[in-house]
Amino acid sequence: MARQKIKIKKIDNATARQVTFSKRRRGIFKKAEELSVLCDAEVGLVIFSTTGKLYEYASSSMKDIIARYNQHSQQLNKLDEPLQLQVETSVSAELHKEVADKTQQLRGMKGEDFEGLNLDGLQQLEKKLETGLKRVIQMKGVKLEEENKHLKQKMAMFFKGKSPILGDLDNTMQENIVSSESMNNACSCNSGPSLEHDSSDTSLKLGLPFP
Amino acid sequence: MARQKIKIKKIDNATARQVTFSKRRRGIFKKAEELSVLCDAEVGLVIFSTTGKLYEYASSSMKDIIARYNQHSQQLNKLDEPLQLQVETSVSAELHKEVADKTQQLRGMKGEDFEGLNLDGLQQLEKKLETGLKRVIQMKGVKLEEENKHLKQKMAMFFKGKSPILGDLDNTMQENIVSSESMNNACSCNSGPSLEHDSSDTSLKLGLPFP
DNA sequence: ACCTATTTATAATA
DNA sequence: TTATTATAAATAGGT
Repeated sequence: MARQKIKIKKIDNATARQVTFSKRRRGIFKKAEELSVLCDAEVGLVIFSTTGKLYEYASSSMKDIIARYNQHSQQLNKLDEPLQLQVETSVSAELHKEVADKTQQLRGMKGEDFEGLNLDGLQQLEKKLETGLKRVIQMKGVKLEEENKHLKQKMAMFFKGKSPILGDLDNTMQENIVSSESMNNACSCNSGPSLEHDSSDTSLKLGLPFP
Repeated sequence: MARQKIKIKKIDNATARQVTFSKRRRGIFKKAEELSVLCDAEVGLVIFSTTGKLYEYASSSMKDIIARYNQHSQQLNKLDEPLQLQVETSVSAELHKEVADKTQQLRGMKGEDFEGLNLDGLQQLEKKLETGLKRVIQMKGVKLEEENKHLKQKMAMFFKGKSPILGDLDNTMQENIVSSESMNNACSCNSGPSLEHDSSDTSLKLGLPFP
């Protein structure tokens, strides 16, 4: 396919054949990988050179691919196969489908793929995301509340045990602690850097001499 | 490799993916055959499409090739146990794990289960949901825009062809049509019944005698 | 290995 | 799906 067009027949010269083998082997492996990635296909490629050396490519694992291949070619003569094997085969098929399905759902929720969704579908998806988001925000509130409670206890113990002079800081503190009520129904859906910096490191924000 | 260079990553559009799959499948099969003929190699190629369909090429017979492969890769199966069962079992296990994993992810995104998530995990989840939500809302805007364009065309044709007397209704209409600009970045995250009722049935809202 | 004139494969499009 | 065609890729023959 280059300087000159060639006939597709066995290359006589052994050296030339080896060179072509190397080049084309790399080429076809690349094609195999591209196909698997571009089209989300499972690809297995096995090549034995004239000298008997094995070269292989598998998008997943050759073991899986051969297994899956056997499943398919087995559909034909399943009448005399043990029932057990049939059952496992169909289970595998279902699992494959299930994985594909859930993968698609996840892509949808991440907004990566709206394939096959009409306006109604989008509405439903939006609703789901809103619900999920609300719950996450709520749960964040709960966690913060817990954390704050613990901190309060720690503080109380610290000041009680150490320095009664600073005892009234206890009240000042309460204003810095995030109110869980205002959190639970908050919506940080749009704009701004969200709550990225006021969460798990609450203890730091208090600016007190904790290690 | 043609009109435009493409990135080697999964093609989002399902139709385009299918087309590319067909073309490239033919391409790689041709390459496989050429390699086997030119270089006198034994070649086996197995491809599963996303839909689970099997495509195969074998320079000799797939059975032979797989047998030879198994010899080479030292994956000699125990004689007392059919290879198929061994492999299938491990595949099933992996699939089960994959399904469980994705199920958990989905539950997380739906806000149904925060097992094992700390505050940081929740923050990340929130971010994901927000991103997904934004994209969904955006896509909704795009779809609405398309729909409106079609409706406008329909209306234009309707009035032009039918009754020039009602020609000025054409303008009134435009006010009822949702502006896509105001949709694209809108956030309907909190409060209110969302946009549940102003979407796919736009044609109904126009109150015009369409079937 | 590297080079490059050609042949092929193929992405976008109709 | 099939056909077309402008481009990107692959590669045959040389160095």
